[in-house]
Amino acid sequence: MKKNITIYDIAKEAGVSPATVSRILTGATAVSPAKRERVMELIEKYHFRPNALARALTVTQSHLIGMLVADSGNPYYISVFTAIENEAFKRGYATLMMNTHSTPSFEIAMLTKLRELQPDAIIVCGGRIDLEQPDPAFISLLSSVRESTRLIAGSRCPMPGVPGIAIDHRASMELAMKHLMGLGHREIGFIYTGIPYYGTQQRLARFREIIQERQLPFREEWLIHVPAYDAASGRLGAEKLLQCQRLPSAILGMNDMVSAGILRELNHRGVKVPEDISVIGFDDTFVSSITSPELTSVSYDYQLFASMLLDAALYTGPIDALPSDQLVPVFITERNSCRRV
Amino acid sequence: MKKNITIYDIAKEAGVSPATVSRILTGATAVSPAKRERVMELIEKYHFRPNALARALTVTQSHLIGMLVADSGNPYYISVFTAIENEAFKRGYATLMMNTHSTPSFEIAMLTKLRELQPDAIIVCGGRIDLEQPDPAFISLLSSVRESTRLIAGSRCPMPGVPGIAIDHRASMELAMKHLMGLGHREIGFIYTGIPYYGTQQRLARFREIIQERQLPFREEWLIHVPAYDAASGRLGAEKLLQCQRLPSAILGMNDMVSAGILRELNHRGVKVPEDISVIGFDDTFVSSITSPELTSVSYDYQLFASMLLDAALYTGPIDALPSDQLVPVFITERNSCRRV
DNA sequence: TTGCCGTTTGCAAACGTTTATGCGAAACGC
DNA sequence: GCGTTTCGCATAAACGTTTGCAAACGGCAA
Repeated sequence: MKKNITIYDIAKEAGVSPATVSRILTGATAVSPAKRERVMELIEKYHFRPNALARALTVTQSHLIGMLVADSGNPYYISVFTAIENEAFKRGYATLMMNTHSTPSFEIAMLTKLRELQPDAIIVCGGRIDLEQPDPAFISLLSSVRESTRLIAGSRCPMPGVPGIAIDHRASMELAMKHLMGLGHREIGFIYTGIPYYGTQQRLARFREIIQERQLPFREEWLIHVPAYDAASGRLGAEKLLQCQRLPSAILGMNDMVSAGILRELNHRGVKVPEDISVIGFDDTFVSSITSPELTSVSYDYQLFASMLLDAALYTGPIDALPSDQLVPVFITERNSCRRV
Repeated sequence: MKKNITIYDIAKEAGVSPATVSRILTGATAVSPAKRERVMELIEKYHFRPNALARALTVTQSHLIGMLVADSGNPYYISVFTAIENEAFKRGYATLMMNTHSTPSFEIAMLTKLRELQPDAIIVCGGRIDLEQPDPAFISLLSSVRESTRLIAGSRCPMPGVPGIAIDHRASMELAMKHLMGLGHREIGFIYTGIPYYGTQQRLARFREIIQERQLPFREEWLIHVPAYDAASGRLGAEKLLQCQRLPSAILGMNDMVSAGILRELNHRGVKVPEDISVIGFDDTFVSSITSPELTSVSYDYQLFASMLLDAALYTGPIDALPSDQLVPVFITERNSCRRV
């Protein structure tokens, strides 16, 4: 086991120096056709591939991208991760993904571990970096990491030297509201998750603003707080919703999972969607097409998002030349959970 | 940028040799308390962490686990990957995941790339390794990889020297059928995906066997073939189902996504589940709790699965001492998609 | 003081690459 | 035919660790 053949073995058998083999592998300089051929044959014969770790050590580039995601069970992060993994592979990079389960101590442990592996960049998606009041210990670690490794946030990021690329959450709320208003809805509720992440807050803030701006009739009971970004929370939220004195004609869920839960619970209680009430979601993950009815949801172009993140991650110029806050545009995908009133 | 501090920098500033710093880091030998303290302080001060790549090079152990999965958008693989990532982290390993999109050329390219990164083991989940007739080019690459890297299949594996750990697909079908029969069903259909993966075939084979053994009334039209493991295929399958001369009283979907599609389509066509027909799924991913009605599904203990895979991956003894085919036990999680008849 | 033993420590080689440097030979211009 | 340029290639140093070996050190018994 672990009897890896090396560039030396190839060189010896071909009767050339290791340097020549390396040159053939990297294609840096010309080598004579005769030797090239001889070496290539041996490479094929042994299925030889250079040790990427050793290479990384000399060229000080690992061609690894680290990712720290808050919850790899959440369809949103799955979409993001899958898109990044794709795009990175296309560009010749491998992806190291670690899942923090939104746990502060894991965030620190995993970032530490991730850094040891010398990725060329680390993309932090979700978690405390997006908090209104970030954890000082985490921030301190981040800024130390930033000294040696390019750091990118998949959200807005308050740290200098750490470009943030975020979904345009304000626009997403606008779009959802416009869509509903376009269908004639004026009484709209929102089942939201209130962890003080920036994105979340933005959605909530914009929701209230629009209610104001458009002078929509509104009742505080239509603004329902739930603990998590999952289906159970959606069900809980829907349960609370049904206790309202008066029902809104449409309800927004914080994300697809929450909205899926809402649909589930409403259905369970005999409330028909979209006949009795319209429901809309955010993120447009694969969840939106398996709910019943299928969920209208605010969408993002995950490939574009991934591509923006990687552009920033792999950008080699001075860090200040990178825009520090970019937004990913949003659009809406209509399915069957909203109706005209 | 990339001004990484090294063990040398620490050593110089502490007035000791690099070897001493290394010994403190690894805890291999005793070093005098005075020096230890001095060095530790500097390590804290600079947030120093040793370069894992360099370390891997000398100890010929990367503490990396490679994973090749067939489709990272499929909830089953997400569950598997998440479980492995978790368990690996607990054991001090990082995970490199690559997604082949079930594309043969990607399988080869990604396995090649993965191997370059010198993971201590590679776990191959799904894809051509599980085919009845595996692709010779892929097999040849696999057996070359096996020379230097421990290789584990997350399915049954026909290759010698590659232990396979698989869900017990035969038992899963048995369980699903027993459950339905226990509820009084005798007319049972199966919407299955017919790609000739071993697992798939096992489920189908067992299905037919049970029909025989139990002398269940059966019509060929109840065995419906669909192209993929997704919700669209489920809908397609349900559509075909409704064209049957006579409907079965229960229907199995190939996995949760297919079953979710079935539920969707039946609902759409006004067929009530479970009143008119019972539906059951496989894999018990998070999908089964967001469908309506919630889906009864055959479950696996993903943590156990991950743990078995890692035990095999990290096992350092002779390869022949490893059992070559282990099965992951299955159980059933009841929800609301089946009823007594 | 000497010798011995056990602990702590430094030196240097090794892991598998890439790449700067320089050298010999071939090719060129005259 | 002779300098001069070009080309192909080998040598060796470097990347940042770990670790075998041997030397230094300190304590203690003789």
